[in-house]
Amino acid sequence: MTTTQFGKGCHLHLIDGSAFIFRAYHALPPLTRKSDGLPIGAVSGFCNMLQKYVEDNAGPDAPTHVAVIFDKGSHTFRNDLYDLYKANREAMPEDLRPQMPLTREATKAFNIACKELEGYEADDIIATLAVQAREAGGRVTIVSSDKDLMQLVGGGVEMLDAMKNKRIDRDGVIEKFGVGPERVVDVQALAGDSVDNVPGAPGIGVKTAALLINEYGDLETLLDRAEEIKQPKRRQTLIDKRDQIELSKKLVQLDEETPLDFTLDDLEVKDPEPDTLLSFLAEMEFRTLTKRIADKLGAEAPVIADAPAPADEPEAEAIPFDASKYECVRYAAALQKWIDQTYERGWVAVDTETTGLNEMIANLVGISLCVEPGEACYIPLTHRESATDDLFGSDALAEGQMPLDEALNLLKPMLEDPSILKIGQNMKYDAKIFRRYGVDVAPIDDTMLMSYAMHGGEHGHGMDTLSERYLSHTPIPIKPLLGSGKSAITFDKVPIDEATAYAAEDADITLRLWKLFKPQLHQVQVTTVYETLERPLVPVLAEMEMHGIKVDRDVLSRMSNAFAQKMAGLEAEIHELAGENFNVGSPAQLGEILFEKMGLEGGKKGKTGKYSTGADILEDLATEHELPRRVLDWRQLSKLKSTYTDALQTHINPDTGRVHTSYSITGANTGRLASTDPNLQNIPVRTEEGRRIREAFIAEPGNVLVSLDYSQIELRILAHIADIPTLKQAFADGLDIHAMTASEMFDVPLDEMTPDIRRQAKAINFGVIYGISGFGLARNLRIPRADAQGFIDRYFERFPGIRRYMDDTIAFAKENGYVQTLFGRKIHTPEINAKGPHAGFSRRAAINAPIQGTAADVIRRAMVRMPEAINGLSAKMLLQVHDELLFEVAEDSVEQVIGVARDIMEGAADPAVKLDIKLVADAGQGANWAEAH
DNA sequence: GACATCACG
DNA sequence: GACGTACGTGATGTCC
Repeated sequence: MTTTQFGKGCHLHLIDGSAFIFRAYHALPPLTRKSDGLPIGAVSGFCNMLQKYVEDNAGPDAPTHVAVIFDKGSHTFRNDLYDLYKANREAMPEDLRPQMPLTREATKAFNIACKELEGYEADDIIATLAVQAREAGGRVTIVSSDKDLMQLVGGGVEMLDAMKNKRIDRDGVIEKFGVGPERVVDVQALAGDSVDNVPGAPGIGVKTAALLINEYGDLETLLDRAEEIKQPKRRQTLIDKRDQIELSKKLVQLDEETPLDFTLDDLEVKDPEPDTLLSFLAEMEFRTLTKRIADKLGAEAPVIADAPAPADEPEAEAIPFDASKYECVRYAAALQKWIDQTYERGWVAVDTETTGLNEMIANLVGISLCVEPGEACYIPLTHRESATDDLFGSDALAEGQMPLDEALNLLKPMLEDPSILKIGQNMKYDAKIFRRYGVDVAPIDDTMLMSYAMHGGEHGHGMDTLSERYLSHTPIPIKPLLGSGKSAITFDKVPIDEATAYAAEDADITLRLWKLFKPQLHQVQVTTVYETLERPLVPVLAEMEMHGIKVDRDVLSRMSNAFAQKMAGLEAEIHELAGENFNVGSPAQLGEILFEKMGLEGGKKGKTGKYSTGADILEDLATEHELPRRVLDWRQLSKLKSTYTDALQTHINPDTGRVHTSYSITGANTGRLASTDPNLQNIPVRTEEGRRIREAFIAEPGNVLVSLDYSQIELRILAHIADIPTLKQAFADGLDIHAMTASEMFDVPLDEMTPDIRRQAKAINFGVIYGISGFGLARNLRIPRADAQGFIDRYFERFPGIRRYMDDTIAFAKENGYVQTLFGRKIHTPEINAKGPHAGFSRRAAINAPIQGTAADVIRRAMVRMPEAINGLSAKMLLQVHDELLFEVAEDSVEQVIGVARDIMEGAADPAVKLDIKLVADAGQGANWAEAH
């Protein structure tokens, strides 16, 4: 290798190592080394980023010299200047600390110069090297997006944001700070920095600072001529706080003369030594990366000791689907053979056929089993004489079936045997059916949940989808068997031979999917997610759903009648006001009346060319006209009546007298549950009239309903994930978080807070969780868009970590095609790289998913632990409403249950994730849900 | 069955 | 630089 003197034609890359580590740590779930549990998530991310950097910078513009620069020690000369410098920084997370030396080792393993200096920040070393290189006539690229480094840009020095692959030159700096690089420190001195706790001038942000600097030339001139400033408050601040501003400048000014014990020539680019690099990666047990880099280097990947055994190659093609091979089991001896086969293997795929989709009502018709691909059977149990054979609709049992009791007696020991794994597709359904026949199926695996853990966000997880996608096989459709509409029959009327082909195939498909998915779970690193957040929920939800909640039919019925009366009155008034009779429930007809007959403002909107008559539009019109208000009132009543007071009555189970919802584990992409038939997660609460519906949800005599809900869980999680010291502190102090935000943003002291300012801050807080946009906030707050954008800008100024979180999250999604929760749940974002308006949706969803998803994981963990915790307390968990759990509790156990449940909920993240904020659950109780909530 | 609307977190 | 836009759900009634 030739050694050249650093000079003209040379190109130095300076990588901000701490930024890499920080990003890697927060972008990845807490991975540990498999062999000994050493935390290595950040090291893993760091190595991936280094590798990506190397690959991205191999072209003609490749650097000649490169170094990764780290911070060393927590005390620097800046702390001597100002003891509060970076004082609001959180302590380094426990699981990150041991990874710090490993990142240095990693850098050296890549054969990249690794530099740090006690008592100096990485930024100072970078500054010194950049200046040296510039003076020697070379080019410099600083690989970082840290704005503190922007003062170095210019004269051959550029910055590169590695995540966004965006270069920042002089113009980029001007765009960010409103001034050139040479004046950046002046602007920073005035604006201050809440992240580093640089005080600056109170009330002056970047925008104002740039304005002032541009007007007066530089900071010193500005301060000398501060008396000339017109705005009295600003003038006084600059005069009073001169010392503080000058101190701030010293804090943000980088030291370009750090005493280095090496020269630029020592930083010459060197190729990695394959042995050194690969053995380091292998030692860390990074399987994928080791292999990838070995391929790149043309070397052999070292064997990683603990590597999982190579998965059996799935031979789906080798065994074609053949319905004619499925056995119809009609006798005990034949069934026993299948059970024996199950015991030989230790697992079996199981599927039930029933008379309907509602597990609380449907009856068992038959059971299918599968032990090997292609080897499946169907056990018909309660098929009736088929309709075509018996025109008179007899419901006599068809011939050639085992008695139900006999079959269940044979199967029950196997289905309950802890050594036999029962595999299903949506096992909650089958488990509930079996439970009603006295069989507790356990343990289980569920291919639907496996797919959800691995492919959440990519596609649905129904059997048809999975079979087509992963087995290239289209299952026998159920439609031709059952028919549709009025002539539809239930499965017990399907002829047994047809039923055998259909039902056995389902078990066959399930088993094949399981064989395919099981090893993949590990490869995709979602085994823990599947085993702690998905699978254990099945028995918990099954129990909740089967227990149901008591609903007072009379209360609902009376409300329905009252609503009907009021609606009739409103309808008459509406017709009167409109001057004609029309269907108030038809948005199309209402649009005609409002916008054509009455000639009101508000144009066409929908894709279908119809007038839009949503609540917000009518709300605006209601200030001028009576009719829209009446329609709004009518609609509210109509909604309450049709969706709740009427519909809920039909969901009261005649046997139990209770309402049994069904939770979909895979329904929501983020990890939330979805509730259907009926949806008990959207029972009204926001309006007084609606909330009264909750009075119909009651406890049995001697019991009360107890509700515990997480307080601000998503904002707390945001504060943790985005690492916002101010927000975390506010939660620690138990402050009103929206008022705190308002105070911080609008410079209003907490004791002068008005409800309106707080309301605006609250909307912004929620907006942030949803991936805020100026337009959306403007519409929500009904304020001009520019004002909303101003709020958002200000928010990002006050909480710069939020912006960083959003940028990092989107960058991660674009690179990986998914985002992750703190617990490792992957939410795929297949549209994230799409062009056009779709991209906006996708970006906001990506920003929201880790927050909403982490909250969903937290309550899932609480639910999984809850049954054991409240065991013996005569309490039942009934419902989950995203951040709330509702229990039915014996009166004398209430306080005890609240204590236990609260502990479980507040500690639900432990020990997997150490949150910087505490989780808080508020409790309520009462005779009905309205009182308990 | 698509669409609009509106209930919840 | 324009484009549309808050995130995640389910149930209902119209209308084709």
